Amino acid sequence: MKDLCCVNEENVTIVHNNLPEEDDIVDISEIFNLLGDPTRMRIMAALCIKELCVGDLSSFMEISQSGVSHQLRLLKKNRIVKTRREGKNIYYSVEDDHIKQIIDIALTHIHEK
Amino acid sequence: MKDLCCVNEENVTIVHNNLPEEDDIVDISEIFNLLGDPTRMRIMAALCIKELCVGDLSSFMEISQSGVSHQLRLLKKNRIVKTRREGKNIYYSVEDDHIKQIIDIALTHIHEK
DNA sequence: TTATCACATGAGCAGTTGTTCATATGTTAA
DNA sequence: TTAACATATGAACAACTGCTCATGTGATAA
Repeated sequence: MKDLCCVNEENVTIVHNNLPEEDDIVDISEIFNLLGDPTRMRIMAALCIKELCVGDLSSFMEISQSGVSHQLRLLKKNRIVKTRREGKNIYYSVEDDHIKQIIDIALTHIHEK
Repeated sequence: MKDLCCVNEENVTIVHNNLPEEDDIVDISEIFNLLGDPTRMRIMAALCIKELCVGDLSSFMEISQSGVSHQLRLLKKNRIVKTRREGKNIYYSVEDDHIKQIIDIALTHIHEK
């Protein structure tokens, strides 16, 4: 395929020189990918309110305990959530404020206009 | 399947009553899903620096013009980017500051610690 | 008009992903 | 120890997604 399209060399160079590291781009796209599934976002929205254990989460979501556990594993692996053990239970909560901020801004975005 | 797991009724009720609307959860997960692909994030990172047309974008990404166009279509449909026509070219840019903020915070998040 | 450029779109396919089932691990209490 | 509970994990599969190819659409210039 010939892509002879418009190429503004100057702009392309500017962008190329100021783009974040490729690794960083991949890393943040992974974070967004994790937040980009309705099930996981439901989990995160819940954890933004209160720490919960797996059973709590699966009880008000239409997903098996196993399904919730699988998703929490992904979220934890990428430092989106953290855990705290208390006897037989493991309580999940949001890793830090960045995550909450990101979700808040996104909520603002969809509500405006 | 019996999920007799721990269910802290009180916590579940609190969360249930304070959870965002289901529609909102789905909507913001869609936004994150769009940002959650390396190719689209590369596009967004570029547009955060400067408005660009399709040809510009495909020239420094390892993707065909068609591929870029398909992704831009998705991004525009969900108000992540906006367009401006200038002659035969169509310039794409970031829709608003929310998107830039979200990306910035995510970058901060992965860099810390 | 016609030719060319810039971009959009539909089809098709390979690769990925979210879910459930079955089972394993680890903790607590008897 | 054994039983019961809470969570984790591996396998399997249907559904989804991002890519390319081929083609279509719309704007400009001759």
